[in-house]
Amino acid sequence: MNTSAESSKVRLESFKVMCSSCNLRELCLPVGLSHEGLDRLDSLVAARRTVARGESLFRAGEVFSSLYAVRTGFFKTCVSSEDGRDQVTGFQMTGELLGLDGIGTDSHTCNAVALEDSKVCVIPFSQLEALAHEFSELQHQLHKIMSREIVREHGVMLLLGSMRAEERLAAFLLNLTQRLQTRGFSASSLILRMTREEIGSYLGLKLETVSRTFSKFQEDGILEVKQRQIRILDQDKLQKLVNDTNC
Amino acid sequence: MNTSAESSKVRLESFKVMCSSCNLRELCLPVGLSHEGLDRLDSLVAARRTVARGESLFRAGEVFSSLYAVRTGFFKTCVSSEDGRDQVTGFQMTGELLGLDGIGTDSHTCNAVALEDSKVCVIPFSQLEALAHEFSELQHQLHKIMSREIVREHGVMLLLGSMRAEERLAAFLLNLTQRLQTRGFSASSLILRMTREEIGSYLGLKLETVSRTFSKFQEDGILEVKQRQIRILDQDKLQKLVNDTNC
DNA sequence: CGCGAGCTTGATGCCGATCAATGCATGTGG
DNA sequence: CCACATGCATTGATCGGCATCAAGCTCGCG
Repeated sequence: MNTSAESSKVRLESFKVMCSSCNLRELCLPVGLSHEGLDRLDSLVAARRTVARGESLFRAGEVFSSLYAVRTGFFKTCVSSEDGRDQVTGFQMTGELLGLDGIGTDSHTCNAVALEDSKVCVIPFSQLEALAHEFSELQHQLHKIMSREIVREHGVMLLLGSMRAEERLAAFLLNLTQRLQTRGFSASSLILRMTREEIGSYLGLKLETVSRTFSKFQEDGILEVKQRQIRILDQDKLQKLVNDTNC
Repeated sequence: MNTSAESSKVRLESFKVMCSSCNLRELCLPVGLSHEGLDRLDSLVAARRTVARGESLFRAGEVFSSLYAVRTGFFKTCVSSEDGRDQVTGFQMTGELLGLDGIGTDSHTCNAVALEDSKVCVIPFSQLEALAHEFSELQHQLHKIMSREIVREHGVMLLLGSMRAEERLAAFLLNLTQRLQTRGFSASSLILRMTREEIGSYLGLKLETVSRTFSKFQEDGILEVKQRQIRILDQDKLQKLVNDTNC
């Protein structure tokens, strides 16, 4: 167990990886950027940071100064209400940006927690804006990323507002595998990095309901579930659960 | 009832209002912009558009080319799943931007419908990006607006994921009045522009539940409800409903 | 005036929450 | 190496909040 004192130590390093040679550059901020732009982005993203499993990358209330691109590992973001309830608002994997929530008020509004040992690229935001000023492709890519985040959240609102438990879990699994597939992983087999409770929080369900729904999917021959190891046996049925009017 | 043929007629006009003299400029895109920048923005926002109650400003699937700033009136945005369920994702009032969802894929992903006769300023996005390129305050303001939209949606996710009906409606009313107050309206009295069903869709509830909850608030002396006329009698109780751990 | 869209209110039922016990994997210290 | 603690997952029993179904009601409008 990490004490909170320990977890507040920030480890900065330069496990030197250039954007220009990063295998995530087609997913991440550099999309569409010229060679020169890439070099400039490289010099801007000087620092990398290691975040151990369970530690926070940033917390609600902290001053916002940088965006973070996930280099390796897996994160969750969550917001909490005054009375202590909290809601997982997203899971982020390699190539995805963290910290967009902080731009509006210059302070973070959610917590970003590593679900496994992770590394992120630190992108000082004011410098990024300055660079985007010079390279319109970078500016446009940033806008696209923010817009897609808004659209993703619309999808989550639809899910939370009108889907039933099975549909929610099916949509969640399909989303996860689709993103994993983009990154070159199997479309049918995955290891969950998060607990049932975290899945439940994201989907607006209790952990017991998540567990029961996994079991049901297993009985129905849709999934094979061994703790956090998931194998999708019937992708079509899963897809139909999301699409069909119901039942 | 408007036929869809009729509603597809786009009425462009120039009910000439300059950003520089617009009473919404402290809420809208021009925040922080220099005098020169304002003039440039003015020349960019050449067109205004009138949208009658019930008509769409844009629909999911349409090509994205512009953002829209609400000049007068009131809108809802909604997404729909393949099977026809739809989810209201937001209500927009004067000074707020519509269309941010379209940036990511160059096509709109939701429908924007006027809930009363409305006028919007049309902001061609590629030109806006070009101008933002010159005026960093404009760029920054756009980033802030998008970031705040992301944060707003986090709040909705918290609401949909973990609040009960009364809390949801209380949070909704407080949010509405707070935004109305920013625009110089009363903090305690408002007219709803949307139906119970639209409120329900936004809050993940059925219209009957919304109606019952309004009635309960009235019994409890928190509200006076006359159809769509709402008067808040006890702001504190409403606030406590949102904050308290529950019950 | 009478129609219809939107709203209210009641009766009933179901999905998922809650409470509770057990199982299972991992890790730790005797 | 085993005994035990701990965190997470599964499963069962029961409960409750909201959905659903079903009447009426209200008010604006042709």
